[in-house]
Amino acid sequence: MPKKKAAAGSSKAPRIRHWLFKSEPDAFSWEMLKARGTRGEPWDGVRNYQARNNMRAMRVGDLGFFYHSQEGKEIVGIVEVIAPAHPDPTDDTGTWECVDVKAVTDMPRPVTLAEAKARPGLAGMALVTSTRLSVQPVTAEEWDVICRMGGLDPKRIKALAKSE
DNA sequence: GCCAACGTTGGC
DNA sequence: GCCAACGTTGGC
Repeated sequence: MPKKKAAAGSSKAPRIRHWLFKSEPDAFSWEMLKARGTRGEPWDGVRNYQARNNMRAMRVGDLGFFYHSQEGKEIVGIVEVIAPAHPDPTDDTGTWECVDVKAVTDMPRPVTLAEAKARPGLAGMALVTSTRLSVQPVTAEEWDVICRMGGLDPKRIKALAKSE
């Protein structure tokens, strides 16, 4: 049977894309982002082109995971992009950019790197395959799987982000 | 603390 | 433009 075209309408609305932001909790932790409240925080200091390009591709309203590297090695929360890519205030060469993000909600149950690695469905996830990339894309499938592992209903998160 | 992976730099 | 040397990140 020939493959059906995408359902009308579903491809029209700009689709939220998903990301993962990595941070060493010693340098900038999830608790620190939460303390910033709705003002959020610029994700500055990134000095990697791939990571920068990922941030350039972000749109306001995109959602992301907040991952603690080194200490914890687990996804601890959900963030929302609140400002599109702009010059990184900590860079005076004009090369680097950052987006602004704010905390949306805790992961009720943090999802560890070990758990992600153990899931066959997540074998291709950048978190698993591109360990050193600090700002990563996350597919819709990966997003849903991780959210459920962490005790969140993916469909509820957008409402959470809006209600703040 | 070690090491693998990867990105960047600089000599040629 | 290639590639060796070096620096950084991050898992283990």
